[in-house]
Amino acid sequence: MKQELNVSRGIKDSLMATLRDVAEHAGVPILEAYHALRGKAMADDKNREAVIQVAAELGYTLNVTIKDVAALANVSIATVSYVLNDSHPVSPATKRTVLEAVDSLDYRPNVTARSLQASRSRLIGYGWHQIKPGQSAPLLDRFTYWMAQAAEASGYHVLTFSNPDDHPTAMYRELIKTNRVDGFVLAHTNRNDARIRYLLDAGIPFAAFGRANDRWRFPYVDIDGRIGIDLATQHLLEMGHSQIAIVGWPEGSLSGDGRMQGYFDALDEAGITPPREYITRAENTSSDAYRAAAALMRLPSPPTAIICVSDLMALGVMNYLNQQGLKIGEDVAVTGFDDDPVSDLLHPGLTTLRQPIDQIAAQVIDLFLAELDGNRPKDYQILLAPELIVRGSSDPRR
Amino acid sequence: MKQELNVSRGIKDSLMATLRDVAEHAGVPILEAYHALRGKAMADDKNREAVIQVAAELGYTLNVTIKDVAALANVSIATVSYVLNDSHPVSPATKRTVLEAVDSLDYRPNVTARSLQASRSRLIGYGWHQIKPGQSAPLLDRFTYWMAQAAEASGYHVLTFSNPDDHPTAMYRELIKTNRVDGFVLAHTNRNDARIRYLLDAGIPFAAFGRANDRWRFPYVDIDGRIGIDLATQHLLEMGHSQIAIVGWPEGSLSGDGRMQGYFDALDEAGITPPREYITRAENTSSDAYRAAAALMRLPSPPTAIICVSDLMALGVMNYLNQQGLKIGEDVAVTGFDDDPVSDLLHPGLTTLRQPIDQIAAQVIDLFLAELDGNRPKDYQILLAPELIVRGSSDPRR
DNA sequence: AGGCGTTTTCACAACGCTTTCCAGCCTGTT
DNA sequence: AACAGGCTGGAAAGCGTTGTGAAAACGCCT
Repeated sequence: MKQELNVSRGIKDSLMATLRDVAEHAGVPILEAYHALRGKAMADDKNREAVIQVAAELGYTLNVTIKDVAALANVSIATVSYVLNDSHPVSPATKRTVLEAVDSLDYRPNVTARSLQASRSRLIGYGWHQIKPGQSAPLLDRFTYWMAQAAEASGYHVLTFSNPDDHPTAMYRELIKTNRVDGFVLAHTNRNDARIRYLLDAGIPFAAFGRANDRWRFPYVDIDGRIGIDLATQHLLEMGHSQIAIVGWPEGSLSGDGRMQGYFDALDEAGITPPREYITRAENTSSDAYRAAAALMRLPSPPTAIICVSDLMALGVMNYLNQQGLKIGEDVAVTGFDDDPVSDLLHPGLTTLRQPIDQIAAQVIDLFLAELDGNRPKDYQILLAPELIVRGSSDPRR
Repeated sequence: MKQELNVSRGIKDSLMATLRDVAEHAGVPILEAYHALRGKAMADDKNREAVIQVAAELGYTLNVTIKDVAALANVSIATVSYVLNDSHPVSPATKRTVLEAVDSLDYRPNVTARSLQASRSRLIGYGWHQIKPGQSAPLLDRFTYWMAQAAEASGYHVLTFSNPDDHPTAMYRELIKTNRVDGFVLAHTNRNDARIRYLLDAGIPFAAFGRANDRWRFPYVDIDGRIGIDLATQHLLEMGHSQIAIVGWPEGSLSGDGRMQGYFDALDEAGITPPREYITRAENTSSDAYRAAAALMRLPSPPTAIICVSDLMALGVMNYLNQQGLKIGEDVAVTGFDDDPVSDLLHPGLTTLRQPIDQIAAQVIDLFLAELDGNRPKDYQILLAPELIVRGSSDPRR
């Protein structure tokens, strides 16, 4: 079968079918069609154009290459490349001819070939952090979406991979060594993040959504939790509360400590010193926060407002208050952090701090691309302020 | 500066630094080091090995290529390729030598070069569907995570891109034409999905999570909503309910109609004919479902159980019941669909149907890879049964 | 030692692009 | 008329693989 065409060696089957079709329509031998489409030397150059036209009309994209464009425009492939990349002066006339050929063939450069030649894949790796079934991380999920969008604006794409908690750097190593990606975006970082240590050591370009320890200098964008909780606390003060408690995270996490600080700052500013019992800490789960709320409300002088450092915890607190028959927003105010989508669906809605996740993603990508080019801007560690979203849980009028 | 090395043309700056370092440590001229590392002809072959060793010890990965491996193992690059791909017989002795060289250099093939040669990128495109700020789609987000994981098991990776609602096929076209991806995985399909029409027309390989209309034959995995709601209804019957209402979606959507059918099937089986007023329809939002619940509960003979075809709607229904001071799970039972992460955090927890999203993702990837290879299995349209998760909203004992 | 069939290995083209270097060509100047 | 110098375009090398066709090595028999 294949022997009917002595160039068939190396030609893929799908191509053969196409070829047969085009050759028939153009009224030339298959071999002629192949040569025409592939830009090889031909007896009659008129046939070439005819074949190419026919193929285009039939909608056979057939892996149009730079060669085909060159042949149709009657220039060398170098010239086509010059025009496409604006990398070398080309006369206006030639440029027009080339552009027309590109257009009529609907040519698109093969990114793989480009990558090989440039040793740049224009791919950014992003490792999903492991999530237990039943859990979710809506914020990070939205982050990846916006990141993809921002990357595309600069001609990059995001390659996602799953990143096991054990051996957290393996995939990063592999993706770089095989030239799959040009670098990485990290999220969900921690103070002594093994990935950051590795990337820093190996000199691999990356940017992060989130901070680590102060010794490591790398580009990141993060939310200023201090300002966030400060805003929430001020808001509660303005609503007339003076007995304000907080449910924070265990001491030692960067963002956790920052958020707590905002609480102290705001109260300090208002000249209030909260009783020691109002300052509670719990793991970042709904049920732990539930227990923290129970402890708070059993105090001789219970708070009239409870600040939580995450929406998840606020949910636990609200569950407890509901259970006790207390009216959220009237008897006790509650605030969260993150603007989890569910915050707006609850009843009453949860007052919270919205992370401008689209901006965060865009800035992380910007930082990453700068890093890739080797020119780190002066401000490569960015803190963004969250936005206070007031809902019924702290303001009964809403 | 650069002139100190007359091969410097075309050598990247970062490489130069490395080179200088290695040459110094190995005690050879820079040019010598370069030739050694790049596998070019050299005066003294002993130097070559020494240089390579030194470079490896210093941790300079320096883009180790198949050439370097060949040089170290003293075989041709073809032989190395044979060993690595097991694509051609190689004597055990040579194989060992090659493998040792690969090991000592910690060589990994360049995927870009492989892609170019094979015209296969081993990348699967996945378009994020546009999401309005404040909304979320936790199920699809989890889907992408599991999909990435499944793809990796077969040596593929997932490239995510943002897919605007206007001109929904543009990015698909672009990614295929530029050879970025080998095909696509779709999710969030609809009956007359423009993307599916395009991909089918263009003959581009893909597999979907979700169905379209019956005329189109393409590989997909979907949840059997009929069985799901059937299960939920049976569960409510077992709990002693006989006045069971449903809040469905507007007529016309494939999955919506299927889910409704499960309700009728189960009641039919039990010999119950629900009153016409118990069958309500609303858009898939919390607030629309809230109104539907209000209408139901104002009936002369209100239901004692309300089935919702999504968790989002169940949340709206629960909000209404809460508001009215009705005890969820005791006065009125509620069920949802999807097992949104929040279902387990509510109070009481929401009885719902869990989509085995990890399995769905794995099967979609399997279907896609089969499609790529051109061998579609007999069962290329798969319906998976969801799992009933019983919580307090339908069973007060929980 | 020569011949022959069977492994095993190698040189080289090809994949599609970018980029360097160089050769014409055209002006304008001497 | 000769020639310097600026423009424009082309030939070819190279990016790191894989696969083909052919040569080399090997073993066995006469």
